[in-house]
Amino acid sequence: MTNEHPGDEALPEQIRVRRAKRAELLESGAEAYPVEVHRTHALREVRQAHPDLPVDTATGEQVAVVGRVIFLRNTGKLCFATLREGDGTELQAMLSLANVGGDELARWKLMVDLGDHVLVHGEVITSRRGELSVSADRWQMVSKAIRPLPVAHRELSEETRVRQRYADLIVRPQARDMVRSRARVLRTLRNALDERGFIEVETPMLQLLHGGATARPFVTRSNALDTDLYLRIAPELFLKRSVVGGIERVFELNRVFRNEGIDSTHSPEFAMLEAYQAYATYDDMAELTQQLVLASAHAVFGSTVVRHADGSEHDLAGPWRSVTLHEAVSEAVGEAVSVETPAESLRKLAAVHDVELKDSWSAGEIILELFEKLVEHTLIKPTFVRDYPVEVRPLTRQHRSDPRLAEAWDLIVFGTELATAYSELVDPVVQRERLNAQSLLAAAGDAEAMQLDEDFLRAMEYGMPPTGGMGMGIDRLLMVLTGLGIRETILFPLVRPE
RNA sequence: GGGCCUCUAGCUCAAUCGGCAGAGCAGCGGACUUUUAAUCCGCGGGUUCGGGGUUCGAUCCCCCGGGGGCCCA
Repeated sequence: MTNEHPGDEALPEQIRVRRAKRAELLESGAEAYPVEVHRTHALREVRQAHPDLPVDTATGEQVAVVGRVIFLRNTGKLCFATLREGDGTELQAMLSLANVGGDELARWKLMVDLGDHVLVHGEVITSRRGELSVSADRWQMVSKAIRPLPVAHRELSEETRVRQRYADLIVRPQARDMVRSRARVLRTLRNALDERGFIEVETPMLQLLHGGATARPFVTRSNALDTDLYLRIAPELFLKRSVVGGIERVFELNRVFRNEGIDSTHSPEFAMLEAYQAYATYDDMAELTQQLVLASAHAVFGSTVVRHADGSEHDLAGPWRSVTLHEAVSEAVGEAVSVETPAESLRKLAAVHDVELKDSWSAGEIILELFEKLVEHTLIKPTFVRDYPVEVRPLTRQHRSDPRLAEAWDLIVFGTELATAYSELVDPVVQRERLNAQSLLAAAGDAEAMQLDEDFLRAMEYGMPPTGGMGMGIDRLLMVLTGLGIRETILFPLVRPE
């Protein structure tokens, strides 16, 4: 321990001052950071015990409370401080000359800054203005803050909020709310899946091969195996192995990693729910997904009506609309298109609507582009968009009624994709053909293409029951519920080094 | 990857045409026994993101680099 700070001259004035106060506390024989504090009540408990005392009441009840000082109002012989504890509960402390004595009052005024944690012991009373308070007969420093608190009355700049989330949490109630909302949603999803007989598993995050989605992976290195490893881009292939093994309802709710862009809707690591249910189809997964989303809304708002940060309210209650991809595009272009529509006709439509296409694209790829450019951002209410052309969903089972289509849907809410589901491809021969094609792309330099996973194919060859699979971005779900950006839903998002 | 905006005191932000860099909160000193972002008087606090250039003089104009944001691909 040291009270000498050779570099002090270089520090901002306010930090120098607070360091000096810390040193003075220690030199006076007091503690600045006691190992243990003897509090009798949480602030919340004091508030709950005295919900509505009349003005200027003395209860006779003695308590010792602890909290961070967030406001200070020091007058000559009577000082007020507002304390706050972790759940956001605030309580006033009063220190009067009559009750704590001149020395202790002077020491309080000299030593206590905004941001310090303090203990206040005394009687529960109300002030003449009716504010519930602890009137101190003694006080103690619990943790001396040597860095000044940001201004509590204005929000931090967006950058500081993300870089110093701890400071954001101190000054901004909505930041604290988000942490709790997120936890509530995770708990709700787990409970809802558990109630429906799903088993939560943890599958490898470090993988020898990357697959289960098309995305660029992060690469790392195993010294023991002397080989490169990939951080998973999806848990899909392991969850399917679980289904093969007889875990017929299985889910994983955890992080995946994608080595791609970082912006207001994309984070390189994000939480994803994937759920697989044997003997279910993509229709069953739609039903499940709707229930999970509505349960999450209830967990946060107690209702299917979500309130966004901008004050707008949106009722997510069902039934949710379900359209085929071709129907959705037909509506947008004002002309019926189907899986039969030749690429040349679609190209003309694209030209009319100023949608740029690549020359190499097939009819299916053009339809998808038309959807993404013309329709997706217009779908505000929850909408299942289903039955994609097989060439844009190469890993999905072909449609039972039309082999040119795949049994797949995307759930679109507020103009962005929230979840996706398939009737999974379980034919090991077709699966091998499709993965072979992917691995050829990978070998040809497509960094997003999947590698050939022989072990996965071996599992499939043992026989996988018909299965519905669903994936949902948890950060996206929080964004849908709150209307905030992804960096607000993640407690400590990745930021460039300062 | 391209375009636009932005970076100034601990925090949030000003600064006219290129002319001594300011405010609120926070801090320091003083007054105040009922405050609620307390009030009143006084004081201190700056590598204006970094580097270079133009200029008698640059927070301001130009170039290079960095951080952040928005839009587009």
